[in-house]
Amino acid sequence: MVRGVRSPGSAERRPPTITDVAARAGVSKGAVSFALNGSAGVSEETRAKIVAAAEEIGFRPNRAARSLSRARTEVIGLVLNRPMRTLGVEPFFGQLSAGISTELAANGHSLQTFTVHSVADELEVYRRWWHEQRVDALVIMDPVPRDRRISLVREVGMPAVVIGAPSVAGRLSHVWADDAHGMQQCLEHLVSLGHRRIGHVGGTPSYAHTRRRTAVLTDALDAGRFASLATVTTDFSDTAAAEATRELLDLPVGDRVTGIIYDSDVMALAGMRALQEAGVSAPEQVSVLSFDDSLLTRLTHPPLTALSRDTFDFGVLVGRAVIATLADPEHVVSVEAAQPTLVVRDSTGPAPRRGVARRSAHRRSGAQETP
Amino acid sequence: MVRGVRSPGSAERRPPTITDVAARAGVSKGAVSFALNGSAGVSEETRAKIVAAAEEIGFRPNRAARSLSRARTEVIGLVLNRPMRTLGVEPFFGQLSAGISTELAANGHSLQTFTVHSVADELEVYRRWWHEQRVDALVIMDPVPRDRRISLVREVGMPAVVIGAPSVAGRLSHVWADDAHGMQQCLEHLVSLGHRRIGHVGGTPSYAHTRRRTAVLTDALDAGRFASLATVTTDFSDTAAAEATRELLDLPVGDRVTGIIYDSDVMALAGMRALQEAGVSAPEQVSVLSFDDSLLTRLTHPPLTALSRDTFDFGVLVGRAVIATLADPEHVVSVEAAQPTLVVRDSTGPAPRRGVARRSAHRRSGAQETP
DNA sequence: AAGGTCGACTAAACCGATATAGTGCAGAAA
DNA sequence: TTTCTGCACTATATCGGTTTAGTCGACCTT
Repeated sequence: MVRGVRSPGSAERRPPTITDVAARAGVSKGAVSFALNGSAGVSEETRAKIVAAAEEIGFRPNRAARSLSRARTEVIGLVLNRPMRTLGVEPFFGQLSAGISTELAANGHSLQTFTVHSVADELEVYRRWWHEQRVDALVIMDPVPRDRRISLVREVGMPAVVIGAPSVAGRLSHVWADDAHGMQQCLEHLVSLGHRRIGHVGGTPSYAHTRRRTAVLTDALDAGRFASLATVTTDFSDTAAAEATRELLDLPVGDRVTGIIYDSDVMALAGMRALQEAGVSAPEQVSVLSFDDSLLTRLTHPPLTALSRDTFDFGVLVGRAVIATLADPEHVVSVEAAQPTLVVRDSTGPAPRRGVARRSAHRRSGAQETP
Repeated sequence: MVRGVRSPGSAERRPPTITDVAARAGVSKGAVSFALNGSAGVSEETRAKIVAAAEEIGFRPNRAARSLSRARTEVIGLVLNRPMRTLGVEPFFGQLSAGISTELAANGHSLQTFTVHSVADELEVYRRWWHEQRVDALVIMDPVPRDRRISLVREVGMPAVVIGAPSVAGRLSHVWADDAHGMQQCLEHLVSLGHRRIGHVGGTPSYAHTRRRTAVLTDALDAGRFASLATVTTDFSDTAAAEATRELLDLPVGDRVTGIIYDSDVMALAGMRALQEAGVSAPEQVSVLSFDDSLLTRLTHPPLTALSRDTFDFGVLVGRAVIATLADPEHVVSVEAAQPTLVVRDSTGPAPRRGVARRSAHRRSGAQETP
């Protein structure tokens, strides 16, 4: 018996299919497909009719069906290989992936991310994704020389974009920032403030970009731009950075550094804390400089001088490179991001006249010295 | 002309399909499907033969094809609605999503995330994902009372898991942490140290968990557990937190707080910096407590006392709830996570004898007072 | 008027899986 | 011996799209 109440089951249980649209518009499935994809084969009149019908019932093509027949998923994969502990603290990654997926979304694609803790796992994920045809392309981060991931990708013919310099991209499309130039700026800043003994807390030594950064410093040292260099590499973790900082503070007096460059913001933060605990003040006794900028660098006291690059924008460039590579897999896209700029805040200042005495009580704030 | 060199095109161009496996094992497609999915219909002998053939050619079922015929994608969606600026700095989200996707991966599912900047966008993403059948289920964060997302999800009948208390989950499956209990601990800690005037820098006021936390404090105030409470709500941003901190410092002397509870670690960091800039030292003049623990709380000086919950594990619970909900959509799963524990570090200490003078020069470090 | 071309559309094949209906064949029951 | 039951397997329909091969009528040509 029909009642005067609204049907309780009025909710749309199953999303409408192309067949529903076809029925509603009184045409065939094929016509709907042509109309909605802008292909030839339907008159403008019926196209409008079909579009209207589709909108009325809220039709959206089923991804699986579309992927199956088109043999592309419009999904791009990105694997993050990071130690568990640091996970999610690196602002870099959040910004980057937001930038990538924003650009991809604008082109009807989406980003699939996955976190692993070893290279072997990462390779396995790549293989699985490829065999399952889960992604159309990959974004490869932190390349190393003779990277196994790059070999794999080339072997199976997967489209990919490498975040790294041309030299390590292995003839794959790539997007990179000129780390050398950035490091130059950091160095110039310290040198112009009179610093002659410089410390560098680097990242993972195998990473190509870590090597590039270090090379800039050693080259400048060789060229006599400053007196001494102490480089310590780490695994990008906070604990390693703190330990590295303590090592730098423990150097013999003659080599004691007056300025430290950290390869990431998290490491710079950890370093700042290690300095404070050792009773060393920044920038009075040691100047601190971060190679990455983010909210974090503004949350310390004093706020950190940092090399600022728009990571979100960088992600957008990566997304764009992916789209271009998919459009023409033969063409190797090479994009260099805008030069980073050094944002001078309060953690860097003039070099103190003498070396820093560890755990010293006497502050010599604002000491001036001509370079 | 055939040369004696290895074929350059030896790379596997297209992943093998079920048909390839069938051909290799000398059986039909159906038999392969049965064998590989553990269904009845093949003898153990042929099953072994088929499994061997599949492994030999490295067969993995095409996701799109499987999704289409099974009408499930084995993908779970999670939309993050955060302001651009904070993006990627909240360690909470990275840990959470890693936990979720780890648990999902163990069950053959994967997590798809997307970042938006408004509720409207978030709803639109949900609608699109559902209509495109891109995800099997959703994870909904930061519920508010009468949440539009929850209405939508129930309306179209999408399986979902809410991260939030039963009261706001709207009869959907949910995983929650007892914020009330955590806040109790924070409060007890401060009260036991002799603090009588307490400040609270809360998160987004519309969020249900923000309300719960605040309610605990007002209830305790009404019960006479301490003398005065100053609550400021924010949008979880660092700038809002800094501003809120300054407001608390500007209170008239009689109401001036001696302990501040921050609803997130990023806010606590921003607050610490605001205190330092105002010349207020922690914990001597003001004790600082963070409701979230992460690497960040250990990167400040002094390290922050914080309410520690294993966010990765929390994510695992969420993943498990999703799997359970998919297995039986009728059954509402309700999971309460383990109680958080208060990790006492150096940012909290005994309450000073008198109110804090703003920008005061005289430090009264280590002042003792009996509660 | 017969044949040819073109536009607009339909019918049907196809993508690669899963799931159901059907087919032999062996052994058990009548 | 005949019929029935069950097992192991094959053939085929199906998911919801895209795409190719046809179909049909209108208009053009000569």
